[in-house]
Amino acid sequence: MANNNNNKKLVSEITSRDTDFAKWYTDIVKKAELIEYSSVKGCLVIRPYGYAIWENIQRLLDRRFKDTGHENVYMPMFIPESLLDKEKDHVAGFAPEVAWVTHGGSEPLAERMCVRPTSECLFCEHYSNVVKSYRDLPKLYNQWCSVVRWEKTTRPFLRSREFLWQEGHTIHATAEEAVAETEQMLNVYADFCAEDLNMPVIKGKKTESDKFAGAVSTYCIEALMHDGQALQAGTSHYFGDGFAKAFDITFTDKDNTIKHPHQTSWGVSTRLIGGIIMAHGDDSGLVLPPAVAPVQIVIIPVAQHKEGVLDKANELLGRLKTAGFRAKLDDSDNSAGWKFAEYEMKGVPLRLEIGPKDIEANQCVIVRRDTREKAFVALDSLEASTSELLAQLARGLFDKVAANIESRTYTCRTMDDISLAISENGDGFVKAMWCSSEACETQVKATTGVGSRCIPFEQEQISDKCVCCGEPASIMLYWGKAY
RNA sequence: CGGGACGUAGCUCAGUUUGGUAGAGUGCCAGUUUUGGGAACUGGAUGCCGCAGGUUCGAGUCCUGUCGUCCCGACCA
Repeated sequence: MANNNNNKKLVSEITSRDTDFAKWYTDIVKKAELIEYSSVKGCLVIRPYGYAIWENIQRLLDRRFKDTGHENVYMPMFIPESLLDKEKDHVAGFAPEVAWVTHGGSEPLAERMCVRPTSECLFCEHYSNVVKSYRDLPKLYNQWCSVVRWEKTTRPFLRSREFLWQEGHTIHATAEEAVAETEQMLNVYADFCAEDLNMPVIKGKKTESDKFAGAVSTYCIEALMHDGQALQAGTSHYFGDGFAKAFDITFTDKDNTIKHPHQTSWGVSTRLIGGIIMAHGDDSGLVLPPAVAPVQIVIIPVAQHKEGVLDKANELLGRLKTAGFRAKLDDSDNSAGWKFAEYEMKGVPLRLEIGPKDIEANQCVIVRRDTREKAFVALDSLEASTSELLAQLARGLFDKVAANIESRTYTCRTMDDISLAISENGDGFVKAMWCSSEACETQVKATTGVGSRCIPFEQEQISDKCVCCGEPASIMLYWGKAY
């Protein structure tokens, strides 16, 4: 049932993944028509095929947000300087990378405004107006928008100056409730990555030095790319009542005392698309998880000029669409081979070939993008087979990423262990004990090149000494190079 | 923000050393033959040589500036 033969590179325009991973990445985003550069550094045109992936991400995440009780809102894109200045840690963290608006038309503004780098200030201002009583709590809001951060070095999807994201902002009567929200949303992200992006992630907490500006604690999900570098795929922050105090948000509780509420925020961005590319892609191009692929199955008619082939192809297209698949028929006059390569480049999970011989046999050929396995599928069971193959492919992608994490996670007890593991096996996650001092965090990065990624929720007692200073340590940290 | 490379047709690039009519491959368009892994032939169209100054009789080529892209570091979703 399955044959195949080649893993050879069929698309000569793409740099080989193992030759130059960075170049491979930028080739993919261009050749698969995800983006085009614009004339402003770090601001990209997201093309229809790239945007369709984002729309699928939005749709699936938005469903999960609604299912956990959240509502969508929209905040202004400008923040007056005085508003940004209210929470001192927050402004200190973001001030170096905000873009400022100083004029309206030709008139200088009385107060300059920044283009939002994130919207905590705006949500806080709003909450201070609408939260009065415990009866007004909680508020579980989310916003889909773009934000601007004036990054120095930019890369498509991974780090751009304007990027699309969602930011959830919630406000609660108690700390316990806010902490539970922070953890819940981290789990929503991790589940989404695993189930819909087929990309397992590590859940954990950022170190003090690495947490969000203004947060009490920052949780994160860390994904591992094919080349062994980590990607922060999402964050969820617990703010305590720090913002509430800075922005004077208060409510009267059941006991008739005035209190400060507790807040959270959480976000994922179009960076996830970069994660999909680097976690699943190969030398022939993108490999898209079925849940977010704009086209899940492409029909390639073979010998389409022959009587009955296009009619049959259209019939199959109709059946697949009716069954709820995102299907496409390419009846252009490009050669079949050209189409094979084109849709592999674009990462379409399944390719259905239908030609005169197949019609004769009342079957078609379905080829998986990830393994290139060919299956001869009886037309009578097309829908069921397609469904099963998509599920198998999704599992296959997940298992492959999980195996990559497994083989690239190194347990280390000394600094030499770390350097050795990386030089022998390549980049990856390093698991090592840490004494909680920022000095050691800095030292490890300076000597070995791996920075702290997160304190994973799943702890292991590798040893009782800090990998760096040798002092007693009870925390195991994940370290790695990051995008 | 430091170090390096680069910007010429839709794409990949040659031409820059030594200034002198703008090039190739591929793609695109038309037609014919093809069609189970990026087809063949014939004909055709396509350029503010990134942008702005300067030097020169003359600039893709030399000089200055600027914008953008990539790589390596430092900082960040």
